[in-house]
Amino acid sequence: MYARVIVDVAAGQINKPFDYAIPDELSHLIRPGMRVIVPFGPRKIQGFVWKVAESTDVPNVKPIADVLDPHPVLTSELLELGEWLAKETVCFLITAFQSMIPAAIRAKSKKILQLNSENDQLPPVLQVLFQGKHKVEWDKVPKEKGTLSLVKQALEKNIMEVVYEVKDKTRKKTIPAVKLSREVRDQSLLDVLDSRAKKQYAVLDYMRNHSDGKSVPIQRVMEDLAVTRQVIRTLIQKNLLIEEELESYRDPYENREFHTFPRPALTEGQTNVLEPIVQSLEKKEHVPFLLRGVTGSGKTEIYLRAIERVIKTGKEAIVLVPEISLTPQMVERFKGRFGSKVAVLHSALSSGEKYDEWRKIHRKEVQVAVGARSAVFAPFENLGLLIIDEEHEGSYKQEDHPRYHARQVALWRGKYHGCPVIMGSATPSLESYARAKRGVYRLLELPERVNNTALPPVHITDMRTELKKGNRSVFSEILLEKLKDRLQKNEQSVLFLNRRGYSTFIMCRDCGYTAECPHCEITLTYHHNDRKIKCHYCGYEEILPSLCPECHSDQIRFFGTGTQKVEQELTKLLPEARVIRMDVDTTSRKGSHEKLLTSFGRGEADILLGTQMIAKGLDFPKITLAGILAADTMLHLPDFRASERTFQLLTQVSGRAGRDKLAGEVVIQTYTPDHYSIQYAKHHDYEAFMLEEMGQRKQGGYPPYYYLALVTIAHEDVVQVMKTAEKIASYLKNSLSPETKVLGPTVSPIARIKDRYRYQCMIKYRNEPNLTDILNQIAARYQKEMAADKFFISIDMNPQMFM
DNA sequence: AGCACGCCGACT
DNA sequence: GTCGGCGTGCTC
Repeated sequence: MYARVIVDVAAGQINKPFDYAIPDELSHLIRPGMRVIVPFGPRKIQGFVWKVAESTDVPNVKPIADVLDPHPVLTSELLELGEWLAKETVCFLITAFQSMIPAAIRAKSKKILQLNSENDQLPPVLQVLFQGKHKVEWDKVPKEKGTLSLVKQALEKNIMEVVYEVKDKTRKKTIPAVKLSREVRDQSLLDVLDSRAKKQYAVLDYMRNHSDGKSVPIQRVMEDLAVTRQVIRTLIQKNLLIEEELESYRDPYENREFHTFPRPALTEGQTNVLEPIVQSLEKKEHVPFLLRGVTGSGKTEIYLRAIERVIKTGKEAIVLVPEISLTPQMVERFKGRFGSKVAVLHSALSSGEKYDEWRKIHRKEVQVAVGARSAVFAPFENLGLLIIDEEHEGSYKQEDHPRYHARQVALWRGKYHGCPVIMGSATPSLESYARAKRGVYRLLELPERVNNTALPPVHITDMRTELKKGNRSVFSEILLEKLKDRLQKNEQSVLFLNRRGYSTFIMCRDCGYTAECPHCEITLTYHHNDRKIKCHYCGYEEILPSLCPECHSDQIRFFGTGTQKVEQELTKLLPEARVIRMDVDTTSRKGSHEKLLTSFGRGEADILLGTQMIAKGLDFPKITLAGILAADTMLHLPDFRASERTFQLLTQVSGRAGRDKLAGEVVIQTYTPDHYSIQYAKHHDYEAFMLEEMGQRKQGGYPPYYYLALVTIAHEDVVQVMKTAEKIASYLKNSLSPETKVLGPTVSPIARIKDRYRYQCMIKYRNEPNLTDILNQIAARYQKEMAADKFFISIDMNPQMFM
């Protein structure tokens, strides 16, 4: 028997299965989807069994060295999905597979120097290196000529050798447990125990009544019965109890209690929306639903009800949520309803915790997976429903390989399992909305808020007139007034500062010098906590200069409104206000995000000031004012989705105010008050916005009228990049249909990153069935050049960002 | 991606 | 002579 293995090397020439002989003793164990260790050239590496075959054409097959899994980590569905994903997103098979399993079990091999004889045979330099140890990691060996040649000599003399250890970082946590032995199960306890052994009797009796023949953690027995370990040990020695190691999970939520909320009665609107979903569940039909419900219309309750149905039929459900709205509040709603049937996967968990949550899914111990983007790969085999909340969110697109969109994967899996997919949002992406209008998706709408509260009125203030009035603060008069008003009434406010595309940079007031990264064409960003200026693309950093490097003036200042700066101004203007600031700096520590929110929820602050992370999911009854400090910061980004994103964001933030009994209000500060994205957001008019935006897209030839693919070419030498980019562009033009537009090559919005000049070609197409094949060809063709010449070609299907 | 192998200039 | 620089080709 032979195994076709996809080996853990991400390179063009390796992007194919390699055949290995399956040793007889493993032949009945090995199945597709398992991780194995295989010899590859001089080293040993990890791989995934792709297929098992009777024969092979390869003349000298080597045997598989080891098997890492008792059960496949990739189901046959996921193997198939990986193949599709690799083709569709133009990436290597192994890259697709690795992204489907938790990081903790992803391949990691180590090169190690191992001593064959006594330490004293080594030259002194190496003796120091080994320090009496038997093994030394290759990474720890100084990479200088002298040491390296000594190592080489020692290797030739066979004093030591190179070994490769493939690390399975998996550390499963186990706890001691006991179960009843066979003989006690069907005998009277009095027959096996001395009548004086009261405690032992209690233990056995407890086990009989509670354990159902399964093992129980020793700790729990001790606590429940108030007995000592000695009692249990005696029973084990008497062979009445059997000792076992029970696998335990690092449960990130173990010390939390989840309130079981009463199931709220559905509104009429909700009932109507749920109906077709339930129907398609029952018919086991793959129907993509687009659920558009205004903020506060109770979309989550729809999800919960649909999941209830799915669980009842013994099937499983995946719920995708954008990373930033995977808040404790959200988790609580799912845990509260489904308890231990839920696994939660998000980035705040340690890799061990993530692995444990994943394992609950793998072992079929849960039926619901709630998580961010990568949770779409949850290894369920009997899926009954997939849900994508906040469907329009850009974070569903992964920005590095494989560049997949979770929505695309969810739809694939829905089709595979013949089950519905619900895409929910208050502001569906234009692409999805257009599909719903065309009948590709089924449109469901919840136009009203659950408690029938009106959507909050929105005031727009023109910051230009504020400036003319002499107001140079970040707050307009009207916003400041309303903030004061809320303080008086003891109500809460949220202030949103959009920092995307708008960061703090330093500039000299005398000569206009701004600090730029020496390796990338991008301004350096000022970081307050360590007083450094940093490049967000390559990590370059330098200490904040006190004098301008150009003109030596001391008038060098930082610009751009950061949350810290707003906070400072806020305490100056409203000294009595209690402010909680939420941004990367204050929420980087584990759990701090949650702490700040609960504190705000308890009313320990009046104003919550924050970035993206406060735009969603906040649901506090006392918030009656939402302020957006600079609505147009991302309107001017070189991105055709800029208007759409602005509209979505304004709508989301507005939705934070007045969700309960108290009426809410919104203030939007902007320099472009007449822009249609701002005007339609003011009137909560999604349809009108989309209509206008559709017109813009049609004119510009953008989605949903055209699909996009972006090819970026980078190289240290400008001339080389231009030449190659030109070549690729003309190749594309020749091989694609005449209706397809190939734009460029043009200079990338960020012209240089890490000393490489960047050019890009944009492909706009409608129907191009061979496009992925052609792009895969290009990727393969330039692979060698990429490796050799430091060339860099990246291909992004349906890009979300154009940098 | 690694790594060996092989060819060529520089230096003990 | 041999050490070490880098270009080339292979990995079941």
